[in-house]
Amino acid sequence: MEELAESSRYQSQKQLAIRSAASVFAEKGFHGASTKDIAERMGIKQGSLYYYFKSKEEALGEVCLFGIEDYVERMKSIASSDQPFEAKLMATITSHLTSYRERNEALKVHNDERLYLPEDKRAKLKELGSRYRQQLEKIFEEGARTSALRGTIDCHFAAQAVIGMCNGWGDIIVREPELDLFDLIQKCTDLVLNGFIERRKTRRDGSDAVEQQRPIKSNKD
Amino acid sequence: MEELAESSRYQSQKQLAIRSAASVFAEKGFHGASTKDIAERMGIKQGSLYYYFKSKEEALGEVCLFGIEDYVERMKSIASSDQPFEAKLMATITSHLTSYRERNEALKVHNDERLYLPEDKRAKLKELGSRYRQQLEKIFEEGARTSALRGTIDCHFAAQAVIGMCNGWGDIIVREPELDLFDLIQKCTDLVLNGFIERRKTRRDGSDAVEQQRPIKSNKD
DNA sequence: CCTAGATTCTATAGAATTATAGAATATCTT
DNA sequence: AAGATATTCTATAATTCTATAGAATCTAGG
Repeated sequence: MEELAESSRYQSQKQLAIRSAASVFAEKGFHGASTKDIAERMGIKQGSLYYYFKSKEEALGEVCLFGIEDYVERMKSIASSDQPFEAKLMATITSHLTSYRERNEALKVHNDERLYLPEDKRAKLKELGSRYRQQLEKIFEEGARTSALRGTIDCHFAAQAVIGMCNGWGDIIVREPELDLFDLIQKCTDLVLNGFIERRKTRRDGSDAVEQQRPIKSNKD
Repeated sequence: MEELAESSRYQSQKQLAIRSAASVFAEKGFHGASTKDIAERMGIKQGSLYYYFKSKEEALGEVCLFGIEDYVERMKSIASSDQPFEAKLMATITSHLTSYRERNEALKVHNDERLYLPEDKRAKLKELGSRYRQQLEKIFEEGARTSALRGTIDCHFAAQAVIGMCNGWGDIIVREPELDLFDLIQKCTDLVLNGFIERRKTRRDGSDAVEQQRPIKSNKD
């Protein structure tokens, strides 16, 4: 018998339960997914799922939390690093976009389904999301002071726009697994920094590492 | 008796049914919404809804179509107008963002719920969506030839990025009805054209109509 | 091996939902 | 105002789904 529920079978099964729920919620949506679907994906029977979650709603809550917490964590370390603005921006975009590919369908579930949670369960998520955005805003503020960013920039707008663009690409990334993430990251960063209009000259430091544009392959809609 | 189902009560009730379904689907999602919810919102009883829709799924199909067709229509007229590139881009963003406020929750439903339709019902929507993106790509291509756009631009990327950014703001617009759309449109256009990095000088024509940045008010997350 | 606790299973109550059929009512033309 | 057609209602069959209870099985320690 385990003294504490430290690292028993329970822990690994719980992880599996969360991942299975994430996968099913991502595919069918919260209301479209049944507890039977989730249980089947993890290889147990429907009723047994309630050993790990008090309710289907609680499962959604845990999936959303799992989806966003790691994401916020990474953002914190980017924001507090001492890279220059351009690098922080690219690191943010990289982190955001790779989250969609690598780790978890849970981030997608957080984005699409969290509003089906009751207010009180959503509070924690809201705070984490705000914290993420605020960190990104600070990066922009710092960039406006110390870097070549326009001084007049609206940092709230900037952060929200970057997040929105990344989430938009996130949907596409999930649907098109062959998409070249590295190329996409370059282009997104370039767009946010320089826009699509031709610059007169290259900038102060000769580094135009973030300059090229070549077509992304794309077959699907 | 009506010879043709031209403009009887049926037509207006059908419109109401579609709008009610759009509203409920937008709020609760396709699977979270019941036919009872929809019927109640339009002021009839659950069973009566089937006079207008063969099934709940058909209702979703019609909502999605309603949501996107007008949107594509507007894009076509923008693309074929003879404005310069900058104006076309701004018109596109204006059309996209105002769609979220004005006309219909149906566009949101199209974005979020269309994948719950079976393949065959989704085909038409897919085609309309592709057409929209292609029109936008053409605008960028033309801009790259005739305007100050970079010649190396990846137009597919550009179109997808603009659409993604607008959809991201769309979610926020729906949640925050007090948000200043005009200001937002200016800033989005400006971002896509110029990016956030300071330009050396203003561009060829002295018009810097698309230049200012002031904070958007925002209270909610 | 035997027992306690942990994990999973079976079975089911109870609620909700979609879609249909046929009755009832409203509306329009003449 | 009558009759025909259009629209809405009531009632319900059939299904599905969540959550719970208690039995069964597995795992470890002694």
